[in-house]
Amino acid sequence: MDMHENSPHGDVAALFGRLVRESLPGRRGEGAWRALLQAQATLMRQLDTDLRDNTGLRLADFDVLAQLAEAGGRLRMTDLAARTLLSRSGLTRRVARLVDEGLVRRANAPGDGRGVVVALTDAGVARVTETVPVHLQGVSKLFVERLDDQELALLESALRKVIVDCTFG
Amino acid sequence: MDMHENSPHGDVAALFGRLVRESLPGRRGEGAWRALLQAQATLMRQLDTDLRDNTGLRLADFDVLAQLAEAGGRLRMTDLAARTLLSRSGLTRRVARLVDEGLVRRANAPGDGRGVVVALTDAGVARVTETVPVHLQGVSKLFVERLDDQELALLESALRKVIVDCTFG
DNA sequence: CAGAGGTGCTTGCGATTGCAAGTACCTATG
DNA sequence: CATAGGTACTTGCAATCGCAAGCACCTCTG
Repeated sequence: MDMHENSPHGDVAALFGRLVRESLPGRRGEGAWRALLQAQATLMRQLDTDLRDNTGLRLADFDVLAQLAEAGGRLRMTDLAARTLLSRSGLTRRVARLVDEGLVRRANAPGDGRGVVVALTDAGVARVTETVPVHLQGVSKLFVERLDDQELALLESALRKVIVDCTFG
Repeated sequence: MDMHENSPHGDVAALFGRLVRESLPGRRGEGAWRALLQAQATLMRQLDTDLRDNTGLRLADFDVLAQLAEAGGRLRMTDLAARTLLSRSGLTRRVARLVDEGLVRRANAPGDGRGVVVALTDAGVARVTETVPVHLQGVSKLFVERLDDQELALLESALRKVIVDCTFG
């Protein structure tokens, strides 16, 4: 019998479902995987637009400033790239933009003529100081508050297990 | 006392930590949040490069084909954009590329002169059919296999709670 | 059935990205 | 101390993205 679903080939959805069940027995993990994709995509998007609207800083730039602040104010380019999950070339340009805005300063690394140290300027410290609460309130409202302690603990331990050790850039 | 950490201002890291504790009491949820960011970023990156290497298809393109397959082979542009978490303009261009590759076909929507229906071609069905197992094996190896049933269930239910309802594009 | 406003999609544009190649510097070897 | 090879970072390039504006079509109202 042909099920006139889609003229030439049979029921594509059924074929697709069969393939999924072959690779993921019982479709195990499929729901969790989809939830991960959707949660991350929508959360990041919402946080980015909220942060932009409320502080004028995009999330990616804030991340650079926050990583610097957490590290005491200064980091080597390569370290900073690793922490921000950014490629090194991507970081070069991002830092250049932040330098233009006066939030960050570049200096030669002491004892290594190749290296560059990125440091927060006073303006950068001020900016990150006023931005952190806004960002974390977003994280709190959209993420932390919606989960209880047990869920947060399990989420953390489970997600840690699936972090891939891959270098970026 | 001044702690010569960073010439003009005091200890930025301590200030930063204080701000975090103020917005996230007890730093509750911080670990889970970081694990989410890192897991998603590294997983997606690894899956994309693996899929590229093994099938020549980039993950974003595969996602379009897979969504089409799951929906029975054809979808309206707007529906497809929503499912792939892509902006509508982004989808327009992505579909154009897939049309060039012969994996997908465009047609006018019946009964609505504005609408466009995207449909898998036979080549597209073949391509997605051979790619699905490769992709799902990656998902399985990097994600599903590393977690037990309980973890997967809790991950799914927890992540569903933090999905934001925001339109893309 | 005319016109206002909404919807579906595409295009102009500016911004951003990663890769690969290039430059500058460091270090180990003989 | 010369040179080969590695590391740190930057830049040329081509690709991609989202926003905002634009176009075409639909639908509701009077």
